[in-house]
Amino acid sequence: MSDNETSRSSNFIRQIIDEDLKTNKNNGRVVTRFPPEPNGYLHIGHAKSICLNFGVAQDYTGSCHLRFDDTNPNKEDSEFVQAIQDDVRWLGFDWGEQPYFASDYFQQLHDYAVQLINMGKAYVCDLSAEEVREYRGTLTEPGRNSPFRDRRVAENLDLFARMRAGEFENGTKVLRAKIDMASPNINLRDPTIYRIRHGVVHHQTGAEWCLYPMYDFTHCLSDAIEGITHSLCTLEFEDHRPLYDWFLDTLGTDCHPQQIEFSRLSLQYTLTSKRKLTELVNEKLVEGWDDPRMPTIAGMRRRGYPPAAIREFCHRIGVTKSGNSVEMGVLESCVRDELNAHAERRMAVLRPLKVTIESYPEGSGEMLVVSNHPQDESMGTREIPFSRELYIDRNDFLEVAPNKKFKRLVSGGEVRLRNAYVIRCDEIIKDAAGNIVELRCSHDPETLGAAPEGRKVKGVIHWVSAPHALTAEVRLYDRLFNHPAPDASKDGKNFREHLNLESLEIVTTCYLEPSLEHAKQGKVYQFEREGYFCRDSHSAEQRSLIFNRTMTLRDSWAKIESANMHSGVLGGVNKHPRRSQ
RNA sequence: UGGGGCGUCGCCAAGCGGUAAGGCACUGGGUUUUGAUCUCAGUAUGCGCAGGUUCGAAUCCUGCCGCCCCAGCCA
Repeated sequence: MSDNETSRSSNFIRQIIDEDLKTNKNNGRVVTRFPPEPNGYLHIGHAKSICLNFGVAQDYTGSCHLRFDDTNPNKEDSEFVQAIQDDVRWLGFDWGEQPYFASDYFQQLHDYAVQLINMGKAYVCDLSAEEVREYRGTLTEPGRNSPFRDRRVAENLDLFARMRAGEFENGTKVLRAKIDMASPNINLRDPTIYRIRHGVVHHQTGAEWCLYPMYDFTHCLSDAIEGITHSLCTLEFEDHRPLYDWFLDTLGTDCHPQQIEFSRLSLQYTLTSKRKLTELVNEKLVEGWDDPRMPTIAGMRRRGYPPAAIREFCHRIGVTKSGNSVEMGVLESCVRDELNAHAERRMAVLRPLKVTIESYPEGSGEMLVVSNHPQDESMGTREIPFSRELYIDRNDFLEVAPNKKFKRLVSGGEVRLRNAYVIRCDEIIKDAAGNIVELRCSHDPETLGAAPEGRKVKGVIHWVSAPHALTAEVRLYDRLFNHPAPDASKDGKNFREHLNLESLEIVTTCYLEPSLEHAKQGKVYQFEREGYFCRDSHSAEQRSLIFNRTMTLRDSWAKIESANMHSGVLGGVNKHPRRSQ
């Protein structure tokens, strides 16, 4: 991580920490934690939390624990435990010696529960789930005490021991904290802290327990056990803070971390709901958790987003308590900035149109030395073959220029071949149906690395040498949803109805310059004038060459063009206008 | 209509009583063998609304309005 990436952001949480440090509140220590439940893959919303928690720890020379909040074995899986670690590491963060697991504390948690019972602050309740709900009251009416609320301590102790011993069926009994059934805060109306779960194998503890603690009880105590100083979570837990404090105060733990809430990220045109992302995966609406269209960290990795771009994004959006809805453009800008600076340039033709340079001697060719980055010499050079037969992109040729601004190749016109010669289109070859199948051109041999004499050629287009070209499949991605808030649209539609059916376009016959033959999976290149692409990390081994488009280039021409189309100034020139994702 | 939050430019977001930072987006100019990059300039007499306190208010007070979250044996 670069230096300028750290130590610069400030937000209300850092202000609180600054104040705590000033008053020596935790003896100058800063310990945070990132506590995912291993029931799915991490997404961009988690990235915000990861950057916040690990970033704070880094900048205050503290530490950040990666702790799995694994108290619900019904939904969790070790596949997720592994994936989460891979993702956090890839994002660039280090959790030190080992990850933590809430399940490591099951025995301690159990003992704390017994302590609560002994204090008369918890009781075993025989009400069914439905009865518990009825007794809880509503938002505007207080709840009623459970008939089991006043069981004697000895009886509670006995019952709880037998719950643990497996004597009772699922759902027949729970352990509840005895707080206040009339509290205006529903979370304080004797919340359940332990439930019975027979017959599930926990990914960490196996079949050791048939009793599992609930989040509110587990989280604060896990934080206290680990000596966390600042427990950062999202806004929906604000109502739970009194409970967080109640358990720690009641049990008198030595350590009492401070819970601070911030608003969760909402990114337009996508989802950050783990439940819904799971649905997309399980119902095969996408290829998997790492589908390049997914807002998951694994998906963005496969797509080619650099980790530094994601960190920069998290920095740019900030941390506050206000509701937000961040535009995709911010993420895209971060990805482009990072890739523009670090991606090597290459040439690739996505929609090939054959070009023959008739003035170029038949059977000959030459190697041109071109730079890998126009602004960064340290990235070196490479050689690309030039020959008599080339491919250019169909979108770079038009028989007649639609307007004075068009500066690509037209019949009888000239254009610069990027890194090579200026050519002129002399003849158009069409098939029986009238489709253009080839261009016959001539080149100006004096224009290699030199401006043409006596005229100016404005356009520059990319190309590849036909006999040397590599054939590849290219996958073009667009946004997964066509509604800015697929999750919360007011039109009554389910988020699945907002899926963009054109989010993936596969172009099967693309031609690449030869240097791309051994492109490493995941390394992102800029295909000049097309965008950023990386070799797919799944299929690169078994299939030939498959590239994912990470991101388009900013395209002010497409913008002008679509504006013109809407105002009727010119017809459709580009059948495939570039669109940012 | 209970409780907890939030409202500063199209979207994020600084600001913490001294006269509205910055980023993204957008618009216009320059450079350019990527219509990319880079670069210059422009964009809130206004901070949800209405009162009040003050020499001075986005910042303090009062009252409204709007939006979000909470009734899992999920986290």
